[in-house]
Amino acid sequence: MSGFSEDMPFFDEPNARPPAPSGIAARAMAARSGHNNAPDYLNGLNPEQRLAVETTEGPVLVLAGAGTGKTRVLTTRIAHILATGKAFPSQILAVTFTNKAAREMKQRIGLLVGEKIEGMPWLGTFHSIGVKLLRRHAELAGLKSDFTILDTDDVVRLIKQLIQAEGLDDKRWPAKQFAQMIDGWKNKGLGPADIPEGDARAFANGKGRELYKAYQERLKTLNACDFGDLLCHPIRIFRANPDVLKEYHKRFRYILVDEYQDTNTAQYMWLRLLAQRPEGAGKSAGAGGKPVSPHVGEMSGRTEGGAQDRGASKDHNGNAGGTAPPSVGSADISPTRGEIGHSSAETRATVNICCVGDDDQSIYGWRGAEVDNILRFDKDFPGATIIRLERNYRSTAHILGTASHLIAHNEGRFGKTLFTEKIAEDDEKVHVHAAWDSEEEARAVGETIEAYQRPDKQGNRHNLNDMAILVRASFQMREFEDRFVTLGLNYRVIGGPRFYERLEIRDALAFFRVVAQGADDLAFERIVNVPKRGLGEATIRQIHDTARALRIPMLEAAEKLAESDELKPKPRAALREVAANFERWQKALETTPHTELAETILEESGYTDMWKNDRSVEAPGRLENLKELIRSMEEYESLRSFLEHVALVMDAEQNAELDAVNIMTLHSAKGLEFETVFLPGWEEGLFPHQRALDEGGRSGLEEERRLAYVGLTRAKKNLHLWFVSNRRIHGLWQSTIPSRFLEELPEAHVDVAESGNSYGGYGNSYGGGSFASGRGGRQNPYGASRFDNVGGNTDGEKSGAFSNTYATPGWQRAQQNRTEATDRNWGSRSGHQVERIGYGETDSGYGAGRTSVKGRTIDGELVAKSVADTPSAFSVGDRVFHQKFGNGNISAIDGNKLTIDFDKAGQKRVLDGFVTGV
DNA sequence: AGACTTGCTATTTTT
DNA sequence: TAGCAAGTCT
Repeated sequence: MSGFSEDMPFFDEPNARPPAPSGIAARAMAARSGHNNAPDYLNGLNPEQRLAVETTEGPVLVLAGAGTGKTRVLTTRIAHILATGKAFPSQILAVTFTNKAAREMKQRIGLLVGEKIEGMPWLGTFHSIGVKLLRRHAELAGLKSDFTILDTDDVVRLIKQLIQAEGLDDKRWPAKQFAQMIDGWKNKGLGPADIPEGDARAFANGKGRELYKAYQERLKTLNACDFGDLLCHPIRIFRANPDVLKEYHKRFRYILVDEYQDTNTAQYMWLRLLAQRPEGAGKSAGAGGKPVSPHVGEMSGRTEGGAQDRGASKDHNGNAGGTAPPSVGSADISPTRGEIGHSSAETRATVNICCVGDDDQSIYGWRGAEVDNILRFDKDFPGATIIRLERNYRSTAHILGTASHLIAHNEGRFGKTLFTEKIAEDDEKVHVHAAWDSEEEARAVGETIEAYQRPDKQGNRHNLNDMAILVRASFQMREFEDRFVTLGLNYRVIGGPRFYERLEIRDALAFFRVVAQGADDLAFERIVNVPKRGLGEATIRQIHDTARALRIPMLEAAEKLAESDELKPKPRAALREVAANFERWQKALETTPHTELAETILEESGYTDMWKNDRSVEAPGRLENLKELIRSMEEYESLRSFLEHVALVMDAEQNAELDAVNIMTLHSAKGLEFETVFLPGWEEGLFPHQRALDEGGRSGLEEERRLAYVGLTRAKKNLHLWFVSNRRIHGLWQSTIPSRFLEELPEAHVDVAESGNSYGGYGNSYGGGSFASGRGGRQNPYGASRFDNVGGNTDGEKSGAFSNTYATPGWQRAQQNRTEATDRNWGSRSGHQVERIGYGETDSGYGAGRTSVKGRTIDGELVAKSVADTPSAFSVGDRVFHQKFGNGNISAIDGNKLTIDFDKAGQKRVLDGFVTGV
């Protein structure tokens, strides 16, 4: 998808009046003025949807529940803006999270508006729009406009080099971990100067900050940036160059944001900069806080770019930039809650921003998404119109009722009540099944699928394509795959390793990258010795050192070395060849069509031969992938544009031709829908996942619950949940207890089945006891009381007689199991127990602040909803005691998460509730 | 350079 | 338990 044309004049008509309505626009207007009829594209919208489409002015938040026609609203709204002549396509900024969503929107707008309208140049992911901005203004971030975008792999390798260069032990300080830390900082819009002291100290013996700085400098010399920079650089550019920002203010008349609940802080800041117009001259400052809009004087010359200049300026003489500390102070760049409010007048007048999202489907908190962004919308944009889409077009009343009842257990939410008008008597309730272990679970699901596949009484049968198995963690997939293979049942796994992550693809891309951008050292290093040319570590080190010493790219250094006598004849000859190759290819870049060139490169480098001579099983597949890669290049105009899209866009298409069951994680199921959905693994520890609980406490639990909600709402007609009594975790069998979420389902819509139809066939082999663990008759501590109406629930169902429905023997045994397992479940089993704190140890009586409820601990009580709210009572340097790890010193604090260097146990991250001061 | 051994870890994933 | 990555030995 080469989507938007880069060639379009930038500010094609910055101040132009929107186009005179023509084509469908004219029809639309005629229709409206002439008779009171709505134009075609508004037909079929319900009143709320229509309101969301037609309220084009001012800030609008559309709370779109699952299956309520969110994408339709978004696309129709754009069509409406275009059709009524309110803006050119190029004056609309529309951001999504994934390329898939962007592609889909483009296509649907195309359908609504007709082919004639040019593609929207500013519709895309945050990152792809970020690249576009950055390419235009690269020099303001200290880059050249042909900068390279590094992926995670490159980043990790680069950081590893830096760690080693610092003389640090790269085992004790894993590059991967640091890469994640940097990513986290960038998600918050924090530059090296802005990161909290604790964070900076937590890594590499306190060298975290320097390392981050060194990393940014290195990126600059490489003329490269990482994914986070695609957001952060534009933010800094906007802040430091009000004139640039102003041009975009002029340009973007309408801003639309999809999946607003998934925005992270950096994305939020980016949006705020673009959305907030300082027209109330000087009045842009927030109530009692720093303005979010750019403020010239304070920032001039001291941006992140400036900081990097200084770093790089040592190269030239160290006189530029002065010695002032880098100044993207956290106050400048990171909003805190207090400062967000700002005088409403100017905002209301100018910002036509429409954010669409669903707080109940926020499931990416772990990668920096801030639900608060959506919850706070009306404070950020005073006078905002909030529109709720609650009419669901997807699921049956039972499914909807179940999902709504579950999600009502969450606190921090707007609260929506989904409803449907499709109520059919013969709709099935939501099924809950128990199985002995994961193997039986897979077997039973397989049988259920086969049953659906067979024609029923009316002769209807279900396609495999309409069924999906949604798991919490990918290890669960394997059991299903194994089972389906033996059954001969087609399946496809969605997600998983991507095309461009494959070894051969990455190698090939590295060749191309060096050709396109000679300064790409990471790519160069990857392939200098591919195929093997006898350039060992020593030679590469030498190239590297030479490059660093002379401050030139490694490719150039290699050329120089090849001409000098510093190398032994063999490596020298090899290097000379490599250098000659690249020189030739770079020349050919201007003259040869890029697909042809790509083939030549792979041929001449010996890369294809390498795989042809390789007799491993994978080799033919790899060659095939290389061909596929070349084929996919045809869609792009140049090698450069191809490489850019590879970095941001590439995703492998699945063949939809085949009728196959879909297997994927709950996360990757967001946005999809299926006739029939299977949700296996509803057990404590797995779902909600133990780690989410340990690390996220209460808010972690709520996110897990939202994940459950997402899972439930994927189903249109049939929904089957499963839990097992025994699951193998890390090779050990563990007995498990049903997920607390199962208890949170409304009795009225749920049907608890005894172990499925498979049970008869296999039951005996488990020895009648099945999941009972012994003594019967123990009181179930979770009575019906927990099912009392929680918050506003849906169809007004009452949950009184819940225990009746759940009173099957299997359920009771499982319940009983649950209590017994409390003291010996996950985590407390394995001997070493890394950081699995919380469950399992709960009854042993320590752990300040935990609240025990009916024999079980709810960790959540000790963790604040959002980390920033409750600063820890401890401070860095405090000496503390932990029951399991012993004594140690606090080296960093992040909210209530402490990083502690234990005397014996090494460095651990623990919640502050688990330690006591010494 | 390639085979073998050891050690570690073990959610979710986009860009 | 298993799968991978890095280290060691030949």
